[in-house]
Amino acid sequence: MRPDTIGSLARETGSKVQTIRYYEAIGLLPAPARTAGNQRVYAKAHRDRLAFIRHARELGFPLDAIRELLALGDRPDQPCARADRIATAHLARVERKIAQLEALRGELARMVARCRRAQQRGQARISECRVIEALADHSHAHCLSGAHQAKGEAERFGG
Amino acid sequence: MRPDTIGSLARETGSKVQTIRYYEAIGLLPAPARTAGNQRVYAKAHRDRLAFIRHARELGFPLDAIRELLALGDRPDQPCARADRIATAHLARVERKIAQLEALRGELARMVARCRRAQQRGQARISECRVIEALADHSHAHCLSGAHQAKGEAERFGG
DNA sequence: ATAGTTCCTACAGTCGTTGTAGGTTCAAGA
DNA sequence: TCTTGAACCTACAACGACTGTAGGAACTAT
Repeated sequence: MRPDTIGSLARETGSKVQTIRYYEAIGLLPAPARTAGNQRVYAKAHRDRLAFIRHARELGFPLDAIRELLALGDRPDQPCARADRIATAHLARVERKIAQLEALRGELARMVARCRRAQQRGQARISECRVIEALADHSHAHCLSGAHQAKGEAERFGG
Repeated sequence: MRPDTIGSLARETGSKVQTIRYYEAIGLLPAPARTAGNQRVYAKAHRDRLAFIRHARELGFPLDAIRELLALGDRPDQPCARADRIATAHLARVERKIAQLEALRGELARMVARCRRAQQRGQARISECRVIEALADHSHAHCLSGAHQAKGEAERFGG
């Protein structure tokens, strides 16, 4: 259990060195001790806290939610209703996002399938391309679901 | 069919004024004519192009892909295999994202359900909270799927 | 001693917008 | 014609959550 450098901590938790320094800069991870040469020295508490953060991030919790969950974890005698609420809210966001992406998947799959069929019939010019056509269709008449027409539906799903 | 100001174009296409100027700045939308007072004046071609961009964005296409699709749309006699490939690649990304989010949904739902049961049994302290506990579990032993352990699985799904 | 790796700070870049500050132009009414 | 107020202009900063880079200092092994 000898103390960690930032590099070994990164390896142990599957983080990047830069990310650990970033978490410290935004106050998510407490500043550790330093060596005489100014290098960070981490104890077990840091490792545990960082593992918590990484795990929560893997589950998609935003850093603000993680900050609150960490604060809750530091008060073991408090009721856990708040933690429940944070996780429930996040679950709801994940479910909304899944529903949005499933609507997009349907529309994309339809576009691609029609383009494929056209290509197989030999109509493989852009001028008849179903993909381009569908995107250019200002009326959105080809959209069965209409799901993506709600404002900003697909924004920032990244990846 | 009189020419549009940037504001009316924004209303017609469901964009924001800033976003239209941004598309012009990055070369996605051609610079329109200007009035004597330096205000933008848009023609129908701009409106069509912007509608195309917005529709593609609603489907989650990144701007680089949209740039390429627009370029393809400007060459109607080219084969549409490239457009097919762009859309297919995007569909694959959407499907990967859905699979990731479904794994997260499962894990979150399990966490929340266990926390709920504990609360109903009256063990509503943070110290026994299943949410906090699951996140703190460095071993990830509670994770059935293991899906989110692959690198950066849940990154940037935003929203 | 020296070479190579890891560490340090500070800052810019990513993506697709959105917001702000500070000023100019336009359309309508008095 | 003048005035109000909305819409427009440029330029730049902020968002979230990192990631990358530059330029240097400090460890570790030989």
